[in-house]
Formats: sequence, structure tokens, C-alpha cells
Amino acid sequence: VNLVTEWLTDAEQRAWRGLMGMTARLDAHLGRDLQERSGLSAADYAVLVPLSESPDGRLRVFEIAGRLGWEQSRLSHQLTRMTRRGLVRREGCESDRRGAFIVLTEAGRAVIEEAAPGHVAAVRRLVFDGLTPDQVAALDQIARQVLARLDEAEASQADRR
Amino acid sequence: VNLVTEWLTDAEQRAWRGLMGMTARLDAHLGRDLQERSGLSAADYAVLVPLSESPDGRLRVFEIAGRLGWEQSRLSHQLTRMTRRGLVRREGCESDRRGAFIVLTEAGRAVIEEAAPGHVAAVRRLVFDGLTPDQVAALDQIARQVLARLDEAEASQADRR
DNA sequence: GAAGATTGAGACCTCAATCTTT
DNA sequence: AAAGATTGAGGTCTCAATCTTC
Repeated sequence: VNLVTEWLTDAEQRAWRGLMGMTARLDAHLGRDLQERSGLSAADYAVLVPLSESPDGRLRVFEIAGRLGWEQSRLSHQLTRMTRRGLVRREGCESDRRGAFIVLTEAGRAVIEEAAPGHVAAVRRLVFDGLTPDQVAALDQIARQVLARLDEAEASQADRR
Repeated sequence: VNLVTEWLTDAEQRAWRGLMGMTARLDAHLGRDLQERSGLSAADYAVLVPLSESPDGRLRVFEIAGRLGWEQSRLSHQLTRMTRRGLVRREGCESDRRGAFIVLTEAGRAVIEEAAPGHVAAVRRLVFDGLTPDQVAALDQIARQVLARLDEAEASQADRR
């Protein structure tokens, strides 16, 4: 049974499978690269970036979750693993006893600073060195449009409850 | 510490974070949608598509892995779960005793045929209804270029061993 | 009750090791 | 030895339930 071509044009179908394939392979490649060269998983790296960009290397859990667009539960599990390996440390929050600060350890800072240049270089080499400014602009615009549709869709789903 | 803007232009960085965010949220949204409406995970759906497109609803394990670009191990674990739920069945191969056929069950076919129209409609609504033919063409071309670079990169890594 | 956060169960993925057949 | 495929261990993600504090 042909399940897809009835609903998407050939060009759309090619673009869709291409996009999904590209991001899947890109994620896999970058993740392996990171792991081999620094011992960090892609998830570790994602969490370390906002922490290292924060002035004092500390953020509330919900701030990290917000910047990454992660669910709290996912982040909490990830932080448990990272704490176990000494990349971050949990600290209570004085002004709001419910909350917790996540603090980048010295070891964590050392690892991310060592890993970042190579990672960004890989992204540049694999993606952006081959693209024209027009293509970069097109990508940015497409991403914004699709994200806006997702916002709409999820807002109207929330209403329905 | 600013880890990214030293190596990517602002436009590139926006496009990169936009693309990654878009695919992450799109995957999450489509996965939840599929799960709610049909009980299938995204991984289940991915496996069922090539099987349902095959003339007799049966493919060798390595054929499925090839079409999806999955590692054999990943697929094998997935097939174990799908077999347990009765979506597919394993059958030995006469002509090559090492191999195995994966056969779509009646239940599996019923589920995928029920799930596919809604899934494709969601993709159309969230992505393609908002894009011009030019944007679709741009996306396709970018995907091809990046995939080609990944092929190069992985080929030269393989040489180095 | 809602917000901030954690936990446990179960599904999923990767890596390395294994087994069988070619 | 290489190809087809499976297995086990350990990391990761989601969902629902929970706990505490606001």
C-alpha cells in the first residue's frame, strides 16, 4: 500500500524524508563526535552550554529547562546523572525553598570549554561551510514558521481541555 | 563564557538553533499525536511504513534497516518489542539460513492503515501548508548537501582506521 | 490549588559481545 | 573472515505520580 504519496507531492515527500534523515544523521554524528573527543553526551553538552554562558555558572532548574525547551522530568534525570559524574552540583535556593540551583563545577567548566571549539567546528564544517547566506536565511525562516505553527497547534489543543 | 558566537555568525547561530529546536519539537509533537490516536510510537510507525509498502508485507531485516538508516541492533530490539505486541512476526529465510524475514501481521496492517492518513495530514498541516514551493525546494537541496557532507566525513573517518 | 522539582516504571537507543551461516 | 542477526548492559526520554513550598 502506498501510504504517503497520496497526501504529499513528490517534492514534498523528498524534502520531508531528506530533512528527517539529515537531522537524524547529523544528531548521531555530532553525538558520537562529542562522546569520542570529550566524553560528553549531546544531552550533557546541551545542559552545560547555558550554565557556562551564565555569569556565575549557576541557574535555576526551570531556567535551564526553559532555555532548552526540555520537560522538567527529563532535565531532572539528566542532572542526576551529571551530578553523579561531577559535572554539576545541586544547591538549595534561599529565597524559595521549593527551588534548586544547579552549579557548574570546576570539572564541568573545564570539560565544556575543552569540548566546545571542536563541536562548533564540526557544525560549521558539516553544515554551514556548504550553505550560501540565502540558504541560511531560508532555513531560519522555515524554522520560525514551523515553530509558530507548532505553538498554534499546541495552544488550540490546550484549549480543548 | 560565550561558546558559540565566536565561530558562527549570528544568522548561522539563529538558523542552527532554530533548526534543531524545530525538529525536536516536531518529532515530539508528531510522536505524541501518533501515540494518542493509534497507540503507535514513532519507531513503530517508521518500521511499519516500509513493510506496508512492500508487495507481500514482508522484508528482510537488513532491508528495513537500510531503508530507515538504522543500526541493526536498534532495529532488532524494536522488532522484539513489536513482535511482543503482535504488530509483526519473525520468519526464517530458506535460501540463507542466517537471515530472517519480518512479516506484517493482519493486526499490524490494520493499525498502520488506520494511523497513516492522520499522521500525513499532521505533517502537511504543520509543515507544508505554510511553505512555498521555493522553500520546499530549498529544504530538499540543503538536506542533500548536508547528507553528502556526512557521507564524506564518515567515509574519511573509516579510512583512518 | 499551583509552581518547582524529583522519582519510578517502562520504552527506546548505543555499544560491544555473541552466535550462526556463508 | 565477513555477513546477517540477536542479546545484555547502561544511558536516555516520557508519562504519571509524588513531595514540598508558595
